[in-house]
Amino acid sequence: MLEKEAPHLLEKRETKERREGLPELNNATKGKVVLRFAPNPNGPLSFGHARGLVINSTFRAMYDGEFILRFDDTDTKVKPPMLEAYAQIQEETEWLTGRKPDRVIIASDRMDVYYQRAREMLSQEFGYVCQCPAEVFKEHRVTKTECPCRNRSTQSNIELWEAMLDGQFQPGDVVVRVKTDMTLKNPALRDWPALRLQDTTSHPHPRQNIGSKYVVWPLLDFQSAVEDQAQGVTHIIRGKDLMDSTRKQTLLYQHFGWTYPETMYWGRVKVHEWGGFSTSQMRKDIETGTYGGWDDPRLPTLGALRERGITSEALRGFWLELGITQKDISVPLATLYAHNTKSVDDTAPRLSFLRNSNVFELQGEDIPGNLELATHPNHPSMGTRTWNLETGTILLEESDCHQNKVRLKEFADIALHGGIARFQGLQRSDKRPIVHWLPDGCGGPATLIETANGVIHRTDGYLEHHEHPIGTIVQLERIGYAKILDDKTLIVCHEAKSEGA
RNA sequence: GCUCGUAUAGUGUAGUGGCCCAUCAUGAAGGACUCUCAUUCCUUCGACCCGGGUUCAAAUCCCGGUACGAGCACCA
Repeated sequence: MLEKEAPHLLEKRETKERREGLPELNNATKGKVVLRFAPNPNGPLSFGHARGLVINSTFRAMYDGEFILRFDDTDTKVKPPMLEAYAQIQEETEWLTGRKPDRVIIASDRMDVYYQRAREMLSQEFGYVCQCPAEVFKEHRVTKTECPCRNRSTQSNIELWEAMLDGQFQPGDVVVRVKTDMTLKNPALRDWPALRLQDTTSHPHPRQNIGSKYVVWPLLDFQSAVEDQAQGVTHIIRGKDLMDSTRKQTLLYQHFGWTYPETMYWGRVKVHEWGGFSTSQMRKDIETGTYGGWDDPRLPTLGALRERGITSEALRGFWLELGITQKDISVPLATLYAHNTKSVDDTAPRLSFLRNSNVFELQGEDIPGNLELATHPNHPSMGTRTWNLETGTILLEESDCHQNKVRLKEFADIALHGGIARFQGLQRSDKRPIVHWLPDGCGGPATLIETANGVIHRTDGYLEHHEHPIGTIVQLERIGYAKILDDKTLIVCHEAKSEGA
């Protein structure tokens, strides 16, 4: 009896173990999973985009599948694409996921595919050209009534379609709709628009070979649905704001006789310290000079985070930990910083940096000529740095100079009097505070950049000499992690905790 | 208004009827280690939205309420 139950209990016990990482995908076969992430290249990637990249690319790895990066650049007016973003997004994707996407698709290169499907839709009578003004159709949608255009003949639909392509209409005059059902419970799904006109003469597409070539453009729901089918996408994981997109697209798939991919959604994420940022708004603020550029450290772009020393590993850990719940959440940056500390501490060389340094003359007997310090306290293999004491003068941070007795870290006890630092022996003799310091001549002027509450602060100071290459993330002792931007500038990785937040 | 979705510690997250007086992380507080206010380690704090129902048994299923979010664009 007990033996009978034992295996059962054991099995159950295992399922209760805390799940590590992402959950399983429904209907997924190893080697046959195709995922995609489809940003609009109207600017470089931001923090939020990282979620789509991390989640989708991690599933790709889990199932040994394929990952597609797709540029949904089908709006030239409301969210005009930015030419430089195409290359930048690809580069950032590779940085973040550690791998090139298996395929890169640009929607504006695929217009013939969308046109072909639109034509099929019209000739197979599950789409129609609608000439109702937006306001009028809205009325139909609300009252669940069909608009007169809905019963147009196939012949007439095709003719109007040709006229659209031919430029015989103005944007706003005409649109191609998917025939669903005007009595559908969900108003969002009622005869939704699939393609519309754009004035690409006054708003040309920034890609040279596209420019003003097309006036008829697919809308997201149509373009995305058709492209997912064309690429054989098996699983779509995206924000839950696109849940109705799934429903719209499923209706389209039914018309075409296709099977819609498996879908999963994540909720909205807000970061306490950032509020709402939109790519369009950032673009404006950069143009007006509010921000210095896309990698301005105050901005939540991937470029900015990377620039100030947030590693791709930390970003991955952060998003994987949030997973794919549909809950709307608000997270503090401290969570991201905790991941970053983990990813960075083990390899960050230690350096001394003095903000507002004061000079003291070091006096006393038996003072050694130089000093050897570990580059990293836990890793002797990272080598040592040597400080020469022969100038006889040392520097301390101003804020550490108000005490009479301090211990110079890794060196000696001293007593401070006026401009004199009296050497009191190498041994630590009491519990006096330990401060970081530098011998004069062992460093040079440098600036530390830090952002706090949306303001950039620059602190001039005295930085220990080093030979770490630009881009190295170091730890400034007693200050925090910082990234080397050039030979005289560093930027703080994790902004200080803001009080009262 | 209509439609859809979500509700577990301060913040995130695990948990799909008994292993749960609930997991892990982060945070806060305390401590150990350390010649950094770093790292590492230990301890403590702290939660199943509310009300009904089903059941021997509910965080887990059902109904209602409440709260929050999203969609209803010729944006993505």
